[in-house]
Amino acid sequence: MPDSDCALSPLAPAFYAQPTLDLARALLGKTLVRRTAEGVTAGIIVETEAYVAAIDPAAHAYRGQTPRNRSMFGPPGHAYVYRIYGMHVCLNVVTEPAGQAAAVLIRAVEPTCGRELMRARRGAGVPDRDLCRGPGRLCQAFAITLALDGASLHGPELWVAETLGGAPPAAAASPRIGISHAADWPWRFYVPGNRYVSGRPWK
DNA sequence: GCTACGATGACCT
DNA sequence: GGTCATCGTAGCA
Repeated sequence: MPDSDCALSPLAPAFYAQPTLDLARALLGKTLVRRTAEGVTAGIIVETEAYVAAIDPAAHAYRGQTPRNRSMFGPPGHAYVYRIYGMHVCLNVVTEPAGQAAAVLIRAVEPTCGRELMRARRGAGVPDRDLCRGPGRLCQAFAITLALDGASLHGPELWVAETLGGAPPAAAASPRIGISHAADWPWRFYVPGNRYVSGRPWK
């Protein structure tokens, strides 16, 4: 698919006004698009996780605002990007009105455009399946850095679009991955059976 | 200051 | 299946 077909229009701001759990489901099947000077990369979102600080001990902002989680308190439709384990970064979509800290972590996408650009960033031998399977890998493939923390998700560098010819996919829920608090809450959403989902797709 | 520990991934067996 | 790299945050003294 040529890059021109990947530059889909950003979703309307109203899309991000949904409650966080609804938005985490609604993001499945949408296309994440990233444009840099190198070119365009895009992929279909197949796995998300919801974090709502007001009630969620696993959320970064559960204990209040800090310099790191500041953008989680901002208006919806923006990015919250943070560093984890000292070496990876993760991308979240900020949800809920400003002042309420909540976000949806994008855990995996199915690459649709710019695979060779992704491979240049991720490593020459990396198979398509592993380009964006996992939050850290996805950010590396899309060149998402801390510089994008707080950036608008309405372009021109990063946005979410309707998927061309895409019927809404099936959605399944499961506990979230890699957390120790509220570990049994079914706030992870994924497309069942999709090869590009991280972790154990059936769990 | 000091320390413990991650919303992970790569690589090994 | 397991180990470990690697360092910014946050919490506490």
